[in-house]
Amino acid sequence: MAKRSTPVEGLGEVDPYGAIYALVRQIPRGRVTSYGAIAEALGTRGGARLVGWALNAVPGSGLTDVPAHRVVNRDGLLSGRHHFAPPGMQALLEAEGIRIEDDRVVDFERLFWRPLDALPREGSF
DNA sequence: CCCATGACCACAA
DNA sequence: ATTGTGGCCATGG
Repeated sequence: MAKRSTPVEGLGEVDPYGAIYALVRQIPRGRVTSYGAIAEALGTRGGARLVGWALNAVPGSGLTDVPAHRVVNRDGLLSGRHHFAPPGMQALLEAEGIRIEDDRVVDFERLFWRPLDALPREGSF
């Protein structure tokens, strides 16, 4: 059972981890994003590491809806490839039409998906 | 409680 | 361009 390992008691109703999962879950197929982008979108610019930790806690939590393989570092490198189970992070990305070369996303900037694009924009300006 | 590590990022030299 | 250090938050020893 989920022992609600959400160490955010001080934040009240806000769940950084949940927010991360929510954002990653919104990542369209064939797109990728970076940890820093998510962290920044959540307001935790320096919390990029938390994103990695949150994703690390994805498996085993039933969060299969979280395509962590679409999350790479700011360099488009598959830093978390070592933490993925078979067939592997690269295979998952390639299955979505993303090309990987030398553990790096090809046209990363072009496939880059901005979390801010999914955030509620009430005025856009 | 203090220290070290981690799927990171940004800045300074 | 490359290397080093600091910052950030959480977890484990």
